[in-house]
Amino acid sequence: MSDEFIPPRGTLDWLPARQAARHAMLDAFRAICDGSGYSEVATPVFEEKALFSRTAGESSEVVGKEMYLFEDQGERVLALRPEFTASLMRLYLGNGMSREAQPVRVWCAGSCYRYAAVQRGRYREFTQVDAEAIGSDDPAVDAELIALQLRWYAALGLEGVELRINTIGDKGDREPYLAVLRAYLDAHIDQVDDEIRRQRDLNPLRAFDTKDPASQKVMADAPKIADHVSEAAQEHFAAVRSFLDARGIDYTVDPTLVRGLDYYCRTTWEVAWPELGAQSGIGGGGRYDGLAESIGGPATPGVGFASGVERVLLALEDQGRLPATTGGVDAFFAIFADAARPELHALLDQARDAGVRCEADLAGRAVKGQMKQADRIGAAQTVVCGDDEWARRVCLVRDMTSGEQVDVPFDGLVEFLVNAKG
RNA sequence: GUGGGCGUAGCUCAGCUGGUGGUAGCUCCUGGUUGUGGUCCAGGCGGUCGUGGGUUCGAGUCCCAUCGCUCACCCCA
Repeated sequence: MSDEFIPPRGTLDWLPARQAARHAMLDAFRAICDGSGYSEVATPVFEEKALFSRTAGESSEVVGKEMYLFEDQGERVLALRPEFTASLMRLYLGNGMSREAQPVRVWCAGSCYRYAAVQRGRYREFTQVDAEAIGSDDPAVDAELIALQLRWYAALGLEGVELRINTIGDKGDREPYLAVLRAYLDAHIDQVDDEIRRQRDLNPLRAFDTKDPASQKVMADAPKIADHVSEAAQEHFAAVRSFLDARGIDYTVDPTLVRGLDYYCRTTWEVAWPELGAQSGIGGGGRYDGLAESIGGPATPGVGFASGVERVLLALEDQGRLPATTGGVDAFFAIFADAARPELHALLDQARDAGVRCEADLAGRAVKGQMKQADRIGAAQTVVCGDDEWARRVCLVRDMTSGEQVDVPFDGLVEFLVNAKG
């Protein structure tokens, strides 16, 4: 309570139960990616600030005010990564991966950092899983990634997730559309709230996300970007949908779905679990065909998604579907003869080497307390050694289910425990 | 960054219009069973009432500030 140090705001300690659940979630993601031809990579937790500001765009909140920035002793301006996509594109471009068979499909998982107001499901240090396919503009790749993301949720047992998709066209479609949208906003400027007026110049697309009822009414009739995209982009979107339809994936086409990072184009999507409240978005992604050029690379198509592990974990907890922790031990050593402890702890390690999961009392418990502890941790066998057994160089091994007890000599103990384990 | 709610034992929580911190539940430890778990019974450990000020004869209770959690705005994973 009044401890001197507490974790920094927006960070989490991971206690055994939740850490085990998180680990199981990442294992599931790894298995699904492996099975789909995605290879794991890792990138630094910090990068040059410009990598993020150039790709995500200065107008995005993430870059504008949420990045953790610092300068190192070499006066380099660095940022803790707010997301993975830019780093993965940098990795692709900087390691000659454009010469490999395309598309290059990678995934990673790790901590990201954003300085935002802390809320349930929104932390300043949070964990993302991310998968990207770089080097193909095939709509089948967009659909493959959406399917991959949904397969993860399904594997975790998460129910009730909702997929929304949209197309926001190509870069060339953006400015003409934004001009149309601004003209519409200007025509209704007295009916929308201040926030929309403030965003009018820099990020007018955000107007679609408004929660203000009057503004929502106005935006319902606003020109939608999907109606102002190139024919090629429309065809691409139709193809993506056909790949989703053939898989039987449920989705809603949401013409107002706009994502917050500037590099997106064409397909965008979001997956939500609505009961999570304000932070209901558990993952999202999209295509980013212009991203490579923004960091000095050749034109390279790409598509990918990220999903927030903490949010998915919260959803699983709410649904009572936390991955079970692998508890239980095979044997507990209850040693009442102090003189026997060194030799028996050595035997205990030999048993561990043989694959028997075991522990001994380390709290100075009395006999009853040690038995209770053996029961509490779910030990299948309890190895008892008191003065009598020590003198005879045997242990009394108690089967905790049947209650049967047998003497086992020290030199046969490991073998006995291995056999008892089955 | 802006509002609302909440901070009492390791956990879950009582505590009324200010008047001695709870035989509270769970957990933990010990004993009943001189060396044997799960059930039961008994006992025990455990609190600067988030923190710092203020009002008052007296503050867990009222006021201010601060930190944390939480809900919403915002943003997004």
